[in-house]
Amino acid sequence: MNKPAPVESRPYHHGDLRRALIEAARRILEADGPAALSLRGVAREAGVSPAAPYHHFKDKGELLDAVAHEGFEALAVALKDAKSKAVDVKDAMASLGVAYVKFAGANPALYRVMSDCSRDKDAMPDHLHDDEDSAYCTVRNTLVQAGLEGATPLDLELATVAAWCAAHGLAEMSGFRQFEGLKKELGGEDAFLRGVLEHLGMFAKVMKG
Amino acid sequence: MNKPAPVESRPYHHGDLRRALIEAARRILEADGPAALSLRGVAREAGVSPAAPYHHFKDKGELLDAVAHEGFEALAVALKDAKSKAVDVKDAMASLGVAYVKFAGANPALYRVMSDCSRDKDAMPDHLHDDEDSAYCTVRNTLVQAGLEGATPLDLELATVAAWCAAHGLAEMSGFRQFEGLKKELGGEDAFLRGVLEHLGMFAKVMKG
DNA sequence: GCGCACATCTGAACGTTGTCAAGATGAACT
DNA sequence: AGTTCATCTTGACAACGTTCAGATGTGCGC
Repeated sequence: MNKPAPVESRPYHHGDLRRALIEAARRILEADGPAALSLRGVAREAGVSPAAPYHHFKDKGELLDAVAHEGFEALAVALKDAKSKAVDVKDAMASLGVAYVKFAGANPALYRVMSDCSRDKDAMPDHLHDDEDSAYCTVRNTLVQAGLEGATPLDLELATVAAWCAAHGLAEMSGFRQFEGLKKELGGEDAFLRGVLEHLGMFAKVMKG
Repeated sequence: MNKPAPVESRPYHHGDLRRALIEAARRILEADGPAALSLRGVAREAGVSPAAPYHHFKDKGELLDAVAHEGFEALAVALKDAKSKAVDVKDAMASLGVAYVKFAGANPALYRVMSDCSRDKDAMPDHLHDDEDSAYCTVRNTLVQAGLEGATPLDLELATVAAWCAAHGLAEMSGFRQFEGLKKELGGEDAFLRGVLEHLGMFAKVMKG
């Protein structure tokens, strides 16, 4: 047997089953959707017995957690990328929002696993919220740079949460067929997304007193 | 046998199994959460055999659709109620948002079934979107009354969608433990919700050019 | 009132799933 | 070499969604 040489203290029998399982899960996810993802199916796809995964994940849920974790990392990358491509600082915020929604649209099954895991734990992943260069901080920093220096820290935090919630809501609803007319009228999905995000202000302006 | 007399052309053997099944499902849902809801369990709770539901619903999914439908009706009632209780027209919009999120918080399992069904069909229920006094129209009308008469119809539509997305996003995320600090700092959940909704404007203001 | 047709419910079955316990297998360390 | 231990397999179990053949009762035409 010529295994690829145990570079780290990880591989044993299979090489790196944990990794293989996560990748098999992502493959099944994008191919057949979240409803078709079974632990047995993942094991089958990875070429091991149905009980093998239990030596790497305590649960089916823990496998999904791992998949979701990778999804959130990819999301953070997509957001950073979008911000770096923004034409100016006023555009950065909208770009972030659009990038968020488009990530969800491009990886619908993955995004669904991500949000399901979050809701099951009543929390977004901590690294996403706490780390210095987390997605959460990226949004907050962008808000500051775009002209919210005057705001109190509390304002800033609330605005960040507001932005995140709006992006998540739009991500889950932007595919609704009832919005097809609006998209056509505006000339595409991007215009629709930007339009909705911009009109959050109009909506918010009529509130409070 | 003294059945409650066939008021309509509905009841046969059981009386009204369809209704009984939906109620059994809602009972299980609120007691044990969405993950514990099985078709067999619902049948058991209703006192019938595991195959009985298939004469009233083609699928487990169709049962959930029916449950979700009732949920959306309850939501619409809650929104109307909140609007009628608003102190002034400027307060109505915020009240609607808070009512939406609090409905989700008060019926978490039901709300989850509702949004899962929506996502599976890539659509919100049509009656919620189209009917004259639907929740969607309630939001739009409120926007008009609160001072958006000048806006174009397109603006109005986009603002309505924006409001809905924001409410949905906040509904799904407001329970996250990462926000507990903010809630405490603001003195309660209501203040947190209102705060986030109001800061949607601050977030939106820094967008576009 | 009788019998027919049909909606409704039951019982048993099939394939699939998540999970577990007991044993086989092979790598690393002594 | 032999021991130890993580890893993987085999086989089993209960629960699930779903289907089908058959029992059961309801309403309708006669």
